[in-house]
Amino acid sequence: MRRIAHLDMDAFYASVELLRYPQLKGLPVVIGGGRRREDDVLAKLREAYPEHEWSEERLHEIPVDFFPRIAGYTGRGVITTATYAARQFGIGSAMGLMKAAKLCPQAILLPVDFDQYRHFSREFKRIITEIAPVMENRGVDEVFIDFTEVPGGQREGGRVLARLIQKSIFDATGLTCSVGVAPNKLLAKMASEFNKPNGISIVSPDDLQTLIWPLPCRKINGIGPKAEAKLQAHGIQTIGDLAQRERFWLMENFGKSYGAWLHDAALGKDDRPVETHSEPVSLSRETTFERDLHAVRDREELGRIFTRLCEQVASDLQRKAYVGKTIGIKLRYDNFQSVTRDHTLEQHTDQAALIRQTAGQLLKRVDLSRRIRLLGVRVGSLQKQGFTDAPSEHSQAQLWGDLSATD
DNA sequence: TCTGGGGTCCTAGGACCC
DNA sequence: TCTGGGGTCCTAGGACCC
Repeated sequence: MRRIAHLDMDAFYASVELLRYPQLKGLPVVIGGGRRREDDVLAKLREAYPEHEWSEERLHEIPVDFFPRIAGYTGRGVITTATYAARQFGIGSAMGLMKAAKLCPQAILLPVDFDQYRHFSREFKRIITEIAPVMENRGVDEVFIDFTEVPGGQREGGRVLARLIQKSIFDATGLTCSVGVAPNKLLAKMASEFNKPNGISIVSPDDLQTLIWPLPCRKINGIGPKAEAKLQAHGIQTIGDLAQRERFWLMENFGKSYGAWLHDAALGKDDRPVETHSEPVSLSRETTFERDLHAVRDREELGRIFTRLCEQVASDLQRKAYVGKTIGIKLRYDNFQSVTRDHTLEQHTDQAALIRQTAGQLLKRVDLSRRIRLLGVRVGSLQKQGFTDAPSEHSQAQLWGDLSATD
């Protein structure tokens, strides 16, 4: 039988921060907000105590009182992760920081440090693949692992191997994770939530009715807030309720494809393989402004931001060696409504000037009379660099010239 | 006091082609 | 004068996930 594991790092960002600042253990800590230079704890520290030679090695000596509190936070940031101590106050990820400040003003607020998280992400994934090579990435802090062919992967339903991986990760990094093992990805993903933090749970097909069916439908990966509301409107609360419905009825009410998938999911059926490789489909950069901007009144500022986004996407493409030919823009208005426009070029590109020029044309096709809170630039239809029709450096240089002449 | 940033996949209509 | 039917690509929006 297939043995698939889902491994989920426990409060990953917050736990990585606690490795640097162990003095914060047990305290409510939230990570999030802007990435302004002045948010950096070490920078503040150097400023406040210039007589000390503060370095990365001495971060644990920073007194707790020194850390910034969330109270009085103003701005549009949201929480990326909260420690378990902070979650006691009802704080959770994606919550606005200003709301969190009300719930727990004494919580410590740390800025996000993606370089640090990426480092630990690579580290725990390296440890996993040394033990079990068939691993699928699901973002920085989650993976699927195929235990089926791993020696010992079937012992105690996978518990022995899960324990070995947990211990290896902890010994090397000091981080804990939760693991669920089941016959497929769908059930493994649910299982990894059963015993958090630092837990292991094994789900077998026999457990479907006792462990899975009592859960709310929302626990299925792929049922979000919209689908949940619609299911509830039909009197379907639990996965068990969903399993009682006829496949045909679900297909009529939720669409042929989604309905059939809902039915399979409720019965614990899922035969997707663990994918060890994937190619990106698109790359994008977007930013929410500190205050809403107006296309006319804030023309210059908007133009600078727009150009910077194009340059960032282009540099991302070049660094990762991709070229794309569908250029897209995204706007979010002050009422949170989003619009997108895109255009497919004749040839693939990774050049900021061409992206900027195309995106500029797209901008003319949206309503610019309303206030804007977010602007984004995307490049899709990607191909690996070197197998394409990308134009020469010469024509790109000409384009830059044209652009600066007209802009 | 509203609601980040980076993605994937699906749907649906229209253009265009054979 | 009377409207077929696939297939593919493009575009816009939206649901969902981490």
